[in-house]
Amino acid sequence: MDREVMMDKNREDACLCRIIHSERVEKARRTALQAPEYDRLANLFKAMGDPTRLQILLALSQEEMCVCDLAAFLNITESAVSHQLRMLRQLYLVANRRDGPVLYYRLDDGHITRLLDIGLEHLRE
Amino acid sequence: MDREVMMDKNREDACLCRIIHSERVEKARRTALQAPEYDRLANLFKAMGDPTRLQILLALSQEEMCVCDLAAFLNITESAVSHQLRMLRQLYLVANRRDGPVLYYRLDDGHITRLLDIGLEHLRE
DNA sequence: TCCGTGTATGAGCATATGCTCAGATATTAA
DNA sequence: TTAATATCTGAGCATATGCTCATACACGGA
Repeated sequence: MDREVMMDKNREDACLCRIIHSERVEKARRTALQAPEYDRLANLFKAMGDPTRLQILLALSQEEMCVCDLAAFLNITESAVSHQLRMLRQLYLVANRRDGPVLYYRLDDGHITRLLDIGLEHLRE
Repeated sequence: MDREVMMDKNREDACLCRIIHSERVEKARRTALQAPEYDRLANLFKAMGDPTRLQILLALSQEEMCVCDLAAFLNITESAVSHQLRMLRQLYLVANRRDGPVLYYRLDDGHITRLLDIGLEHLRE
């Protein structure tokens, strides 16, 4: 067992817990992202972490659709769909185009499709 | 505007909302997954949709770490880390190996790293 | 300009989530 | 077996989330 128990002396706000491998903790800290990046990445995955939104995204990966079509497909109110679409739009998961009063939604870019594919691959491993 | 308003006659539990493109709704239904698959996929992305868990996953993408190292890195209690690790383990995002009393955690497979990479790529597009 | 259709938005409620605390379990050494 | 270390687990609390309802906005036709 190659452990080496020691308290963390390298930070002013020494944490309350034990550290076994301080070099690993240091390495993790060096390669860590900025806090806002974790938040933005979390928001992206969180947006994909809901069955309703996944149904929307997978439906849009086939073909662009409008709000009321999605509502019919999902069997929930158009309001609920609209709320979800706003979230997906703000996080750049979907985009839309207007044709008269109708807004057609589509996936924003190829990253989303790839994330969905890899996710499904992982489930079926 | 190529719309064709009609109520959905093809389902017994006719939904309350309008349908503009019934053929798109039908296509979405045909290509839809089973409900449990949406749930499992949602659980996967939901697990990645939290800053704390992302920090854990990105740290583990560098090197395997034990609970107390992760707690020191994250500056939260070992209990909180353990709770999160249990969730990540149950969803096959991480795996562990035991060396005496110490459990070393690592990413379960390459899918997770790919998801993280593509997610970061999307943010920086 | 007024109306109808399609969509967006804010408030509010029921449920889910992430953390901490207290205590239990597992492994090793004496 | 006893003690120490490392980790796990359940309960409970504060906050976040997803939905519905009511209402407002945007566009096109009469």
